[in-house]
Amino acid sequence: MSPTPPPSDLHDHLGYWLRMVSNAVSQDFAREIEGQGVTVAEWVFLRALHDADCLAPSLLAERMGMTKGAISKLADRLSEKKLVQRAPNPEDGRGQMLSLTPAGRALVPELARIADGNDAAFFDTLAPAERDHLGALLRKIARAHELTRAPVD
Amino acid sequence: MSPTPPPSDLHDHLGYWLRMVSNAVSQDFAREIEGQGVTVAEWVFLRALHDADCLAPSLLAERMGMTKGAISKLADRLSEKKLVQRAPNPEDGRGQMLSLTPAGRALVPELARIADGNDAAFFDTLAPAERDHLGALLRKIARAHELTRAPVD
DNA sequence: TATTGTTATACTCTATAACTATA
DNA sequence: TATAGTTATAGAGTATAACAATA
Repeated sequence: MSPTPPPSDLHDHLGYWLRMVSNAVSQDFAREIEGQGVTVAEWVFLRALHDADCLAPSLLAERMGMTKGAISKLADRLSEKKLVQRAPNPEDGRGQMLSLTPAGRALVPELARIADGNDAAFFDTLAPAERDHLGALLRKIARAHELTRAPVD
Repeated sequence: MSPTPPPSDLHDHLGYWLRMVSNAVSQDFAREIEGQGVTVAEWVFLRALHDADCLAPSLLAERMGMTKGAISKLADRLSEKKLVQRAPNPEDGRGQMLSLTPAGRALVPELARIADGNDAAFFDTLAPAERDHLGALLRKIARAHELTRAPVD
């Protein structure tokens, strides 16, 4: 009888390298914005609110690919930090409208600058054409699998 | 006075696309191996032991980029599942030697097959040359930043 | 009855540090 | 004392589901 073939090498998987690089980028970024008192999930939350002006928690949950329970907890934390405020929805007594406080609005460009710097520092080892190619490949995969959620972790 | 420029778009960051695709790959994989009763961290743990035959927890912690406390908890869970066994290190009364049980050894190729299938399903939207290029770009970044830890989350 | 948002519970991973036993 | 491993604690994320108020 033939012996069991050895399992494939971890390093053969594109998913392995993707995760290794992605985790390193995210962890570096998380460490940097920690100095601003926010987590990556909170940054995505603030960034989404910045674009939308005001947003119902349920819509935000959908955009961030999180449950409404998770959004509720995030909103609690960001309210305590005075970066986000809740207002009742005048058209629906059950609903809310989330928006940035002035402090929250002021913080977003600061965090965006950190994100820019982090991205540049990490990918400057690639030539511009290589960076473009990497982006195109990743977007092609995202499109093929209909990935739309803003990644949080 | 000039108005504050709008913060850069999230989608401009390579790190954003990297995280989106990487999270999707990992979450799909996590869901699949859940059926085998293990998490991604446990899979990496089992895979490392499979290569090494037997390994001290401290070495495993270093390879996986986890603390010894985290390794200890993982080893607890995998022992309960009868996939890993602890043995005293005869040369050092403080140390241990971790190894796979027969059940653990039998499970690794099964998980490796799932990993293969997951990787293939996710990246088959790319042409072979594109897959090679993506891998080369990711390894180039990993090399430049001296990333060596097997990513776990 | 269905929906919005809150809350409770539980599990995984992470980080720090106190602790035990051995070297 | 230093090191190997365990344990406790705490925080962040994820998921499910029970719950209150409103539609």
